[in-house]
Amino acid sequence: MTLKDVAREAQVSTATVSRVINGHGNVSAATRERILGVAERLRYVPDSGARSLSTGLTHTIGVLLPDLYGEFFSEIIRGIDQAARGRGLHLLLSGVHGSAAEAARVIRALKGRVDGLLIMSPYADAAFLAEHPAADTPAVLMNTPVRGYRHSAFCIDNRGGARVMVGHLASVGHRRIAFISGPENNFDATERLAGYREALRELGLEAGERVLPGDFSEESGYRAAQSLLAPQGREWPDAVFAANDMMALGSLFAFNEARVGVPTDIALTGVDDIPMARFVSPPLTTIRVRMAELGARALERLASAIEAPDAAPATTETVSAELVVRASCGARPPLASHPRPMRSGRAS
Amino acid sequence: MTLKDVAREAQVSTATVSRVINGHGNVSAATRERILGVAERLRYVPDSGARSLSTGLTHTIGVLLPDLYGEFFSEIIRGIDQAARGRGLHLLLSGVHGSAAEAARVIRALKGRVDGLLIMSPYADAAFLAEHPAADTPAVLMNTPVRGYRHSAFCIDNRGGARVMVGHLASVGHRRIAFISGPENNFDATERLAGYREALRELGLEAGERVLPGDFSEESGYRAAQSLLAPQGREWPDAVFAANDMMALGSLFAFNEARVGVPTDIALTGVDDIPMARFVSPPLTTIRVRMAELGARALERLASAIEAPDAAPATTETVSAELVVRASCGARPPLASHPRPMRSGRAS
DNA sequence: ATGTTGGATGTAAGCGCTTGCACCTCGGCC
DNA sequence: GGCCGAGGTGCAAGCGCTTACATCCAACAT
Repeated sequence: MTLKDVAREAQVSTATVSRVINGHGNVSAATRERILGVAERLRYVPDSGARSLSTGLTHTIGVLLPDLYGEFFSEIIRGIDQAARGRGLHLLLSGVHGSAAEAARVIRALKGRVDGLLIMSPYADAAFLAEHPAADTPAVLMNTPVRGYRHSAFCIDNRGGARVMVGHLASVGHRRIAFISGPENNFDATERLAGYREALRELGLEAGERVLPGDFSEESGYRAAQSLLAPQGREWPDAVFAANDMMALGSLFAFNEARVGVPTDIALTGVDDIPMARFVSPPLTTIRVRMAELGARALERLASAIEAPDAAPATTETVSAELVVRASCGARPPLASHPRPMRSGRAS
Repeated sequence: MTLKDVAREAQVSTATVSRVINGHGNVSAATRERILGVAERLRYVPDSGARSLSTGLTHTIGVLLPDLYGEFFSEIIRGIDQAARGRGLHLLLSGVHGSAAEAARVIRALKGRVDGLLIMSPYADAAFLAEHPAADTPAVLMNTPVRGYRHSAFCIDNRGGARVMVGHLASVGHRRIAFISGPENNFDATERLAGYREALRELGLEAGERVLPGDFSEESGYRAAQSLLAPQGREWPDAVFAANDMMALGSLFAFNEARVGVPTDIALTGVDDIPMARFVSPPLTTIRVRMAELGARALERLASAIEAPDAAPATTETVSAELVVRASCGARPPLASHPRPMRSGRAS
C-alpha cells in the first residue's frame, strides 16, 4: 500500500518507484513497466499528505467565506471551483460565522494544508491580516474594504453599479428616487448607498434624496415600501431603488397590496439579479454582479501569486456590475412574456 | 517557525513542546508557561499537514458533488458544513463533472488528505466503489441508487414524496393526473415517476395516467404544457404534476399564455420547493426536500463511521420529503397574500 | 588501455510532528 | 537508608514521500 511496498515487490529502491510515479528522472523502460505493473497490482495510491510534507506543496486552496448560504455564495464557489479545476487545485472550504478570533483560528488550522487562502470575511481587515498567521501564506481577499497592504483584493463595483442604476432611472425620467439601504455595517450596503448619493449629486437630483432603512431582508423592504405609502407621508417618489433584490421584492408585495402600480405609479429596482428577479411581475430591473467571475478571477490571481510569490505587486481589482433592464423600472412596457429559459434547477 | 525552533528557544525537547501544544502528558506548570510564551513570541503555528502524517488523522472530509451549481447543492453543502463545524472537521470540496474515471482520479488524489468521503455522483455505483480506491476509506453515499454494499447511503424519498403529492391531488378531487417526467437516466427522476405510477395504481386512477417527457428544465416544462393543450390533443387532465419545480414554472407560463387558469382550469404542482415556488402566482404546491438535513445527516454518519469503523453496519436511510400546500393545486383559494418573509438574499 | 561520459539506480537525509519507551529525580515509606 | 512510584523530560523511531548526492556500469573517446 505504500511506496516501500511497491519498491520491495518490484525489487527496486523507493527512489526509483517515486521517479516512476512522478515521471521524473531517468528510469529504463523495463523498470518503469515493471514498477507500474506492481503498483497497479497492489492498487497503490500515493499518499498526497505525505507528498505535501515532503514537497511543501499541497495543491490546495483554503476558501474562507462568511457563510455558505444561498445563491450568492454558491455562485462564488462555483467560479472558484471552475478555475481551481482548470489548474488542478483542490478546495478546502470553510464557512466562518463568528468572530475575527474564529477566522484566525481557522486560518491557523489550515497551516500546512493549503498553498494559499481566498478570504472573504467581514473580519479580514488590515489589522487582522497584519496581526494574524495569514502573514506567510499567499492570500487574496474578496469583497473586503481592505485595500491591499500586501494582499490582492477583488471587489464588486457596488458603488459604480448603484450609480449606473440611478443614472438609468433618471434617464427614464424619474426625478425623485428613493433608496432602501442595507445593514449599516455591511460593506456592500454602504458602498451602494454612497453610489446612490454620488449619482444624485452629479445629476442634480439631491432634492429627491430619500433613504429608507433596510437590512437586506424581504421583510425590511416590505416595511420600507409601506412607510413610503403611509398616508401622513410626503409625496411618493417616482422610483424606489432597493439595495438588493430581496428588499425590492418585499417592496413589490407592499405595492401590490396597496394597489400601487409598478412601474406605472412607482418604478422599482434592486441589486443582485437573483433568479426570482425575472420571474416576478413585473420582472425586476436590477444590477447583475458576476460573482462566479469574481471567484474565478480571485483564484487565478492567487494561483499566480503562489507560483511567483513576488512577481507582481498586490492589486485591487473591481468586478463590474451590469445593469439588467426589465419592466419594473418603467423603461419598457411590462409585458407578460415568457422569460428566457433558465438552467435546470436540479443537476444530479 | 517549527516545533524544533520553539524547543530550542525554550531549552526543551521537541517532545515536550508537542505535549504542551496538544495538552498531553505531564508537563510542569513552569515549563508549560515558558513554552507557551516562546510559542507565542515566535508566532508558532503547528503544521497540520505534518501532524496528519504522524497521527494518520486529517480531520477533513472529502466531499464529491456532481456539480457545484445552484441552490440545490448550496443547501447540501451548507448542511454538511454545519455538521462538520460542529465536529471540528474541515471540508475538501470537489465538483466532479465528467466520467467515472474522473471521479476515481479525484478520490485517489484525496488519499492522505481526508479521513472519509461524502460521495454524491451518478458514477458512484456498486462496481465503481468496489473497484476503486475508496475501498479503504470510510465513505457515505448521498442520493445514489446503490444500496449499501459496504457504504452507508442517504437518499431522498423521491418515491414517497411523489406518492404523497398524487395522494394530495386526488384528495382534492383530481382524477386525471398527468406527470411531466425528468431525464430518463436520472435517479431522482425515475424514482419520482415510479412513485407517481404506484400512487395512481393504489388509488385506482390508472385510467388518468399520462406521462409527458421532460428534462428538468423550465423549457421542457413549458413544452410539455403546450403539448397538453394542443388542440388535437385529448381532454385536459385535472392536474399536472411536474417532476420538479422548474418544469412546473415552465408549465405555468404556458398555461398563462394560453389563458388556462391555474388551479381553476388545471391544477399544477412540482417538486423541490425552490425559492421561487412561493413567489409565483399562484404560489406553487410542491414537495420540499430537506437537502441541508441530508448533508448534515450524511456527515454525522460518516463521522461516526470514522470514529468507530466497524461499530455499525452500513445502512441506507431515507430523508423524508414533505408536502407544501400552496394555491396551485386547488386545495386553497389562490389569494395574493404576502408570502412569509424569506431569509436575507445576501449575507456578506 | 585508461579516462570520460552519462544513464540507471540506490542511499539516506530530510519534511514537521507524535509517541512509546527509557531515564532521571524526588518525596514518601518501611 | 534503601526502595518504590510517579511525575517530568528526553531519545529516537517512525508517518510516506521526495530528492541531492553517491554509486555503478556500459559505452565511448583518446
